[in-house]
Amino acid sequence: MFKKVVLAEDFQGENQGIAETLHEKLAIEELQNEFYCDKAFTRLKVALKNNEPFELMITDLFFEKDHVDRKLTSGRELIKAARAQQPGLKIIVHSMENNPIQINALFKEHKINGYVCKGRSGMVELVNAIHEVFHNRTYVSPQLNLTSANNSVELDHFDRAILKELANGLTKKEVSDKFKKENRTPNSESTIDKRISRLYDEYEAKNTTNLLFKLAKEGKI
Amino acid sequence: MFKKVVLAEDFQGENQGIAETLHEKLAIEELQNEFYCDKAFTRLKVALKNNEPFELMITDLFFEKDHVDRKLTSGRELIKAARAQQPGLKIIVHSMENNPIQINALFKEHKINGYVCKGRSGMVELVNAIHEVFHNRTYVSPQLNLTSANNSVELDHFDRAILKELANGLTKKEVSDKFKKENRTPNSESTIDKRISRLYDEYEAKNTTNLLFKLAKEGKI
DNA sequence: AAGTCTCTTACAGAATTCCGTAAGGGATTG
DNA sequence: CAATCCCTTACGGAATTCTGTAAGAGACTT
Repeated sequence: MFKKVVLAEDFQGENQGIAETLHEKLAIEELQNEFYCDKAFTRLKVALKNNEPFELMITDLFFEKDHVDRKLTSGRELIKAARAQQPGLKIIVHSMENNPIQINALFKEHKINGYVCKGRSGMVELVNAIHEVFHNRTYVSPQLNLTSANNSVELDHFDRAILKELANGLTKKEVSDKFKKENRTPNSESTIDKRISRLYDEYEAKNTTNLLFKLAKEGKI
Repeated sequence: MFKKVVLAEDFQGENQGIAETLHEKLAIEELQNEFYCDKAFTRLKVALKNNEPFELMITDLFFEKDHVDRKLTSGRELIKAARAQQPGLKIIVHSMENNPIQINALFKEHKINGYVCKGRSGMVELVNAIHEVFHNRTYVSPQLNLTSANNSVELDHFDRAILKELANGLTKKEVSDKFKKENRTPNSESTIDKRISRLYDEYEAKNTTNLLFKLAKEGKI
């Protein structure tokens, strides 16, 4: 079983519960639990420098902002930084996120090894996930259906820029004017119109209101 | 200190962390931790019938749906039922909710005794809250500013019904037609129009898209 | 009873959205 | 090189949104 594990989880209750589980159910020898991404990353770095690297990182995705300055502000950033530094590190994400698109991206882009949903059986699943990952397999919470979300199209930079302004209540003409004034291109009202129409198709939205609402609910914007 | 405490929290990690804290920091003699509202309510009922009522309930607000049938589906419903049955019960809510309006409503409508945000200092705060509530005072997480949110207007049933349909992409005319077909009143396009315009003022929105986006982001719909 | 307030409804006009057609330019391909 | 595809842009028309004005009905006050 893993000997050195680092945990990044900002909820004190959750953090404590995980720590207890790891001690009692898995007899992890060295568990470092942190409440900030930066601190967890520092632990990884120092351990690597001392030639005693961590074997597994368990991390949340969302970290609440508080008075402390942060460089890494999300689990995603922490994962990216950790991967770059220590490619062999095993990573399990433990979060409330249940959007298959987001989770799929973590597996694809950052090669995470496991994903566990917070929930009624979160600790049972976490223990299973750790066992699986230890044996070089991946683990995904059974309630998630990752394969079904692949057909969805991602938003590019231009899409996001338009959507942001629409969300703020600008009309298409106003968006066009703003882009022109800021020398952003493309910027014609017509092109903006076309882009939005394409998004209607892609997200099966009936109008702008419906589109923005759907995307907001899916956490895409 | 409290002797009999019931805990309703569906996240296994949180649940475990809280239980550990209550044992170690407060030496609670009898802690009943439950993962479903209905189970927690049954505990309260049985204890009351046996003339050994619980003194304190700690509950979350959101409970994930799963295969188990539920009567009480949220912390709010649990609190309401518990209050009706046992008016003297002390209640502390421990949740991610950080919308002052929602939290204020809990204090006003259900006379909860404390509110603790899940977060980095959740367990420290929870211990403080329990002390305060034990001495018949109320406790609110310091990061919340409950007074500043009073000027915001709540959405009534009619507002919500309209907004729901708009979010689904219906036009105002279609909403009007739907309400007429379902014999819901008021239902004229004009009245629906007026309502939405009023919401523009109240939420400082510029158009329907902006309004729905804002409300979605605030978690109101 | 008269005045005031709010809610519902109708109507109308200017602005905006939505969707189609069309033209030109750049990249790719056979 | 021609054909094709995709992106950008322009334009027009029907539908919808947004914002006024106005009238009637019910509740409340004085």
